[in-house]
Amino acid sequence: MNFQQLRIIRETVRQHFNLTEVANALFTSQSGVSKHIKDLEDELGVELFVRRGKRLLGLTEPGKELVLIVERMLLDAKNIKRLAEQFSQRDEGKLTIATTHTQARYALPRVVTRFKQAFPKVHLELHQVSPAEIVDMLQSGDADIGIATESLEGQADIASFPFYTWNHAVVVPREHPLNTVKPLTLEAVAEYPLITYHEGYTGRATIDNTFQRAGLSPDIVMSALDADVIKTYVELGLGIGIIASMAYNAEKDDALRLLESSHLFEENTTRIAVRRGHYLRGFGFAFIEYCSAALTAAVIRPAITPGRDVEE
Amino acid sequence: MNFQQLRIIRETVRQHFNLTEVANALFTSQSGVSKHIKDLEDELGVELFVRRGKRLLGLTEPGKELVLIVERMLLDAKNIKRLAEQFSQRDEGKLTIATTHTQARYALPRVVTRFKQAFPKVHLELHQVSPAEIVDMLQSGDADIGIATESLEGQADIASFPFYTWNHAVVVPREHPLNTVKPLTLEAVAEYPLITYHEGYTGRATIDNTFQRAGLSPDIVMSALDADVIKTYVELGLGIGIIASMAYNAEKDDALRLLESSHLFEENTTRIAVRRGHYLRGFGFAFIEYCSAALTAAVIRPAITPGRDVEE
DNA sequence: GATGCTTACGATACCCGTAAAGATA
DNA sequence: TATCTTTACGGGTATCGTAAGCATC
Repeated sequence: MNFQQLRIIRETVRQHFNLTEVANALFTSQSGVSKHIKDLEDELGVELFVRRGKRLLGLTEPGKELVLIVERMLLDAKNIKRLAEQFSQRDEGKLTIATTHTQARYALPRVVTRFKQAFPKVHLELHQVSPAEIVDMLQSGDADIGIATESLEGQADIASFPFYTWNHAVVVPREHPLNTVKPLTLEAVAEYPLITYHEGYTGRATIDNTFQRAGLSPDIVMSALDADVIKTYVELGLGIGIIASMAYNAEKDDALRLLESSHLFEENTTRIAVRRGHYLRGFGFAFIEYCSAALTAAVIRPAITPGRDVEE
Repeated sequence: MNFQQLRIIRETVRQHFNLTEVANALFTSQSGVSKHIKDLEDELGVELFVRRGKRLLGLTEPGKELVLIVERMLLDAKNIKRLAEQFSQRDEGKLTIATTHTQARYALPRVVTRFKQAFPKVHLELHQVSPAEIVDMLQSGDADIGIATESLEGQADIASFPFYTWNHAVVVPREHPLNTVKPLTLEAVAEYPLITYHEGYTGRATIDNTFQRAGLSPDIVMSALDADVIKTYVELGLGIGIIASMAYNAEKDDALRLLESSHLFEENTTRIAVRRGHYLRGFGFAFIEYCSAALTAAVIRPAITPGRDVEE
């Protein structure tokens, strides 16, 4: 058993059992891939893959269990490398953040600014993806830290921590009947065509729940991934918008008005997530602490360090 | 990085940084050991060992952290092998139990009998060692299951479960003044020279606590590792004994009398322990269930499977 | 002087990639 | 037929063990 075999097993699952793709992904020959799989199966005395003739179709029962362990081992192998870098180049390296447009645009700028000042030699990669992809990136090890309002809770292998809370708010064109409705009501809002976030983005679920609980079915005429797009179409008069309130800038969004809406929608909590068992560099802990001063390494580390849980 | 290097790192710590011993333990040459260490340090760009000249003295800071990860990886490597065996030879293999004399002699016979009947092809190894050594064997992977009354609780990396509870009791020669003291009191017991278990064995701590709380300092004239030895010397008249009550057999121990003592000493709980992250074979779960019907695989597995703990 | 670590060097085994053959869709 | 996997084979490399050299105790 060697690491190349383990990498091949993992990659075979990721590439949906196409060994040619596996070879490409790992920059090696497919004959070698084929042989490595065979060798490992021989050594273990178990078939790991379900085959029809020569084609691989999926994992056998032992294969499934084995992949779980293999993933953990390769995660640890990567941890060793990060651990070594942590000591050989304390404040150098790469930090990969997976986050959504909303966070990248409105919550993280101050954090990133401070971080770059403190760690000028660290290459910061901000990946702007969907919440579901954030989870994927954390699980595959492609991202060190994930930040989003959705999807991060309820994953057993991912630890998440509250970053900050915020509310949705209604934006309307400068001249709009709703400007005079005070206090604003859900019923009033639901009478106009709505533009808001895609499903799965930036608290969209919260918005849907709010209307549903009120027995309203608003006409959502358009959905977008980010507030900038939403605001653009609200300005064009296609409807009124529901966006995260921090996405409104009184000066720059002069053509729009943000209506006081905190009584209408429930609070959202944006969370910071790290895969359990992922070795975080010192500057990774620093980044999280810059997000929220309460989230020190002393808080984060126990939650992501394996083999440290309590009794029974 | 390869597995041989990882094995060498682990073994170097175990062999107290004597590379010659490491080579012997791993059945390889010490030149290879030396080179592997150097190669890994070069690859990682970090010194893992503290050196004085050519001698290795200990682990550096990164070395300490690395060893933790390495241990986990090698544990997983072994888990893969056990997992494969589980499927290739479902009811064959080896099960290693580390336990104390008392358990091996009085609690386990019925379990072992039943186990051998159900799994005739499994080679059962009963290692009779001290409680502290049980912990070592579990941690090093040399034992699959540990059973003892002492030492198994409070280890973060070991999960333990209650097996059964029992009491200490006083044994005296057939003709002895204490036979007529009813109910028996601690004060009466403390007036005679005592023979009982060594410290760290079979609830000795419980016995000491009991006397101390009563303000008594009995004269323990002799201590032994097991009840058979204790009973022998009680028979010879060297003192009265305090043993686990299940170690008394009315027929075979005809020369002795067991005095009702359950009101004197607090209950002891013998526990079954498995290292967290250790892959237990199907027959391993069966063995535990034969010990106590409440300890099914459904109970044990979640407690020893990593990466399955709850949120935050 | 005995023990222990490193370096040098030759033999071996392993790993990789090319190429050809066979299987599947 | 095009795609994919397996098997065969040769070249290259890494690993291992012996032996010699050197440091530590």
